[in-house]
Amino acid sequence: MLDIKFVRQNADAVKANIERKFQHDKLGLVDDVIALDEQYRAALQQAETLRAARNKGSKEIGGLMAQKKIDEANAKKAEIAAMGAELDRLAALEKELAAKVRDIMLVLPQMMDDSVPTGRDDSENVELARYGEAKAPDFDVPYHVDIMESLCGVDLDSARKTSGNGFYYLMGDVARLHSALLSYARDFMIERGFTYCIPPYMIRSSVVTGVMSFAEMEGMMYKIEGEDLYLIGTSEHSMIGKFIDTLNAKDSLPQLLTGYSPCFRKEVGAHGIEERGVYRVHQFEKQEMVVVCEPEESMDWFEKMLGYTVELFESLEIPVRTLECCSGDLADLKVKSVDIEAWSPRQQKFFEVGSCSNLGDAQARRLGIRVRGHSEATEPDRRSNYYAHTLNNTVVTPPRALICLLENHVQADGSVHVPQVLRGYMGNAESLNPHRHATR
RNA sequence: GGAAGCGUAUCGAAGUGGUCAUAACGAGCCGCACUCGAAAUGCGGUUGGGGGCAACCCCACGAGAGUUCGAAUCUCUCCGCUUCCGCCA
Repeated sequence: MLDIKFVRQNADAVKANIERKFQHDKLGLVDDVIALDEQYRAALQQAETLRAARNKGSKEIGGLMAQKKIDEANAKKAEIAAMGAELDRLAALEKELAAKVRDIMLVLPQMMDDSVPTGRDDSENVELARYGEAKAPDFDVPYHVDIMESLCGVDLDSARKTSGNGFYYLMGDVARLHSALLSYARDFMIERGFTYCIPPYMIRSSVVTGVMSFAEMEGMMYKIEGEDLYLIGTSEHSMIGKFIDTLNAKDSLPQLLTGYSPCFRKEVGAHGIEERGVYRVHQFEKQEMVVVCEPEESMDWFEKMLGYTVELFESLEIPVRTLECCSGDLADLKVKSVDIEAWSPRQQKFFEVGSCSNLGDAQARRLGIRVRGHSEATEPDRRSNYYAHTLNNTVVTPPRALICLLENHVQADGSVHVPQVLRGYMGNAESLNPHRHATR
């Protein structure tokens, strides 16, 4: 969400930004919103003038009543009451215009960073770098569900029975590996100065609509029947929700949080074989990072956060690449975004395991996340409080993260190599071996 | 879940229909004075949002709606907190 004042003063830049995102149908909205805003301010001024007159008159009535000048007071009352209709009309107009302006402002995309490459859709995203050696072994890498089954580590049949498609039972070593991954990721982030946070797994609709549109909410979020509560689709929602309508002290920034939570998503629609198994599921778990910082620091944090994820995957001995979202694929609220993709030796391609985003002040403006700004000396142009910048990035999301872990570490004999960093969480096991015993 | 009470600035708290919300009073914080320095003391400052070239004006007393010329104050709904009871890890 942009600042209406910014739009007013930089209409051309706002339009150019929209064009670069190939959202030509929104171009007209810029002039529309500027015109509506002008009408709004005109109505506002009229209404305020009338309110000022009413307030003044009402005070006089108080004075007259105190002096027992009842007749004069009654005359004044009638005079003010007569304004009522016009005031109601202006108040309604003011409200209507403000809503119209806001509706458009919610749709106008955030100003992208200059570094965002221009492109229509995800096919034009730009690979930035590769880490690790993306190679295909000289044996056929099995489907991830098969690897898990060979370890007696997954039971999808029972899950379909109890909960339906998109759910899973993880068992034994695979379940432990799942927890190990999360525990390792948690400690990895704590070591880098982040505060571990377990947020609420259900949030109110007012919080949800703060971070996504109503349509998106309906398509993604599970609602608790009879309550104004939704199961979170990502801990980002409840973690950033922590800061809604806050005025933060400068010295409280940056806020560095690493959150753990289960995530629940409807994921409507059919998907291909590679999206089945435990790839696209209704319930998964995620270690997330969220940063709230000073505006001038957000790009530095963006680079750092991206670096952390790359470092994490490198330590897990999983080849990854970073893929920059081009202008047309970049979500409207984002200033810049880079996906982290892990190598799938089975598919011989990379697939998304995380996404690092700088939302600039867009989310902060929408949610009212501000910084108390008193340092006029050092920041002369910043005379009042201002919006913070917010960022978020995935650390890991098992069970999807298990797919790349298993595919990259499965050996020709079917055993699975356990990366050094996870062994402490796996009873010091160096590898997991296929075995047969009843799982039920 | 039942009953009662409460929600006002950074914190505590007064205000129960007007002429005290730049909100009494107390504390904190910032500045100045006194001091070799500090403490103590004294003086001054210290909510947020919006409109306007400006003067200045509007809005906000948990949120929303209502009554009224006028609402922190009265009514209703919702949210939160506290205490007691019940229930349950």
